[in-house]
Amino acid sequence: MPGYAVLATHSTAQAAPEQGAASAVVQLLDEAGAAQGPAVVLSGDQLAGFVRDVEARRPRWVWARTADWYPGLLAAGCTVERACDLALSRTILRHSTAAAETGYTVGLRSGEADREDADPAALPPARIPENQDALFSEPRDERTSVEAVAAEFLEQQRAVPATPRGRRLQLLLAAESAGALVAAEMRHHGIPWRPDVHEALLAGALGPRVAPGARPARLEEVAVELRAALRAPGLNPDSPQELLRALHRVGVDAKSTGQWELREYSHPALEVLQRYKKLSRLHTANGWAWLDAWVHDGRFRPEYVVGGVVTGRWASRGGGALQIPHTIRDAVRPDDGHLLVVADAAQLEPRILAALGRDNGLADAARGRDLYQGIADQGFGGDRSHAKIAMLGAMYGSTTGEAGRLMPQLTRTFPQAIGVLERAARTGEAGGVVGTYLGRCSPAASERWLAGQRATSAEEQRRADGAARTRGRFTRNFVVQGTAAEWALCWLAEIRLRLRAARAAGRDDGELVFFLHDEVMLHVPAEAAERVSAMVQEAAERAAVLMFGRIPVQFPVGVVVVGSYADAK
DNA sequence: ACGGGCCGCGCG
DNA sequence: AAAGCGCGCGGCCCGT
Repeated sequence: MPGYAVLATHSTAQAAPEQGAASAVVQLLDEAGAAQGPAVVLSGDQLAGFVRDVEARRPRWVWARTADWYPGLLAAGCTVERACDLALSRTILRHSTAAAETGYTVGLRSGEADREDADPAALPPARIPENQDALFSEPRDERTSVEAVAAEFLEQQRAVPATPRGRRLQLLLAAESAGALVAAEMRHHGIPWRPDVHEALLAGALGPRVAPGARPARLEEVAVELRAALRAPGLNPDSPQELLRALHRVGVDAKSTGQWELREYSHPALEVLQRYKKLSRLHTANGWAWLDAWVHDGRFRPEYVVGGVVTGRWASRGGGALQIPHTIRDAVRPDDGHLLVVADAAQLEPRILAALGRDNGLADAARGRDLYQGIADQGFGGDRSHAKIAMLGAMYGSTTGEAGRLMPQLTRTFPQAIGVLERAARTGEAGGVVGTYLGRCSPAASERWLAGQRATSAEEQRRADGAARTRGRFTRNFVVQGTAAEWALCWLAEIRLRLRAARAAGRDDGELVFFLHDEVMLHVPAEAAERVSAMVQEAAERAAVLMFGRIPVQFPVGVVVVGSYADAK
């Protein structure tokens, strides 16, 4: 019974099956990390079949990058239950203060390792190719051999101490790797997208389709209207500079053409400009060109970048997957006989803050579905909008305006929770590192930043103080955003486990197809929708217990079953 | 002609 | 109501 199955491109101990052929090597390890038999050398077309056979024994797969191996396996119809992504784990461990005493991070954490020009010899297996094609054409670098991958895995295991902090870090590593599997699977399945609905929507707003580079009829009409309203016949409305000059000429003395600033001014042209910008945005960001580039065979398959944000949130590459505007969400439609289950965590970050601060008052406020009303009832005389401004301002580090004025009131009402934020801010301002609940750490202050803090002149001091406050706002937000991202990873992993369990029991409960920070979408057979809705709720409860144990903070999830993503909110 | 930086706006 | 956090992307702008 193998504990682990290590997958790599080659072995330093064995020759490839034939020169130049795509190949892979699998080495089974027992629970203690000892090799079980010799490594198995496979040609590319043997790989998926072999993985499927080994998967029946439920090992934990260990590979350099999930994104290098799993898409190919999925394409061959093969899924795995559990895997360890060494690159993602390495990034977390390298910055972790919990792993700092164990040796794994020695010589890696003092800012050196983060620089591109750092000595590569000082790093663990580096230069892992971006994708499988590159892998097979790479020279057989011994740092990507199955022996090296196994060695790094064991080294990473040893880097996690057997302490409460270490166990949380272990959970983070597991959740991050599970996330990598989910990301590959979501891309494989794709978001169901109806090009006909999208095109109808574009035609309705912009007019008939035009060639790339041309301005659609409706957009050109608004441009003509705008030029008239600004009395600027030659105006290119896409040029912020020309626009600003034209605005100045009609008495709008704004410093930029951003909508938040123009809101302060009153002029008949501003409404026209607003309409132009909305239409232009639709055309350039999510118009016909976008549809051609990103939607194929009725699916939008964005690439998710797990851990792409320092806080642990995902990023995406291609198609702006995490910015699908509400205006085009109607094009997201389930296949025949299917429905979309869309779930989002209600006011996740303040609830996370309540958990971080073990703040019973805030936990009480979070009891109901509407946390901000709860806060309002406890400390703001029932004024929900004040409560929301104050809480968001506290988490983002707002000091001015209404949010600033409301802060003392918030601090008096929830001293434990606000204390967490203030401590994180002070640490960041002083150049220190903060960590999430599970132990993802913020980046260390750069040499450049530290040098800036050693100010001499008054002007330099002013800039240094500004830089310190900026960093403080980042670390303040990091603990909340990062811990929320951890909760979301656990939620995803729990959902995935339940979908696999259903499948193993002979049920089709559908697939995860989209994830957006605190929101998930599943594409499910219609008859499964109610069952899956309940499952997603249960997974959320389980995620909270997994992370925080039994605490009095609730993490309610809003779930809707819809026939169009536009109906989800 | 190319590309890095900035602006502006979409999402949470 | 305020403009405080984290991103990606398309277009413009300007240096090379």
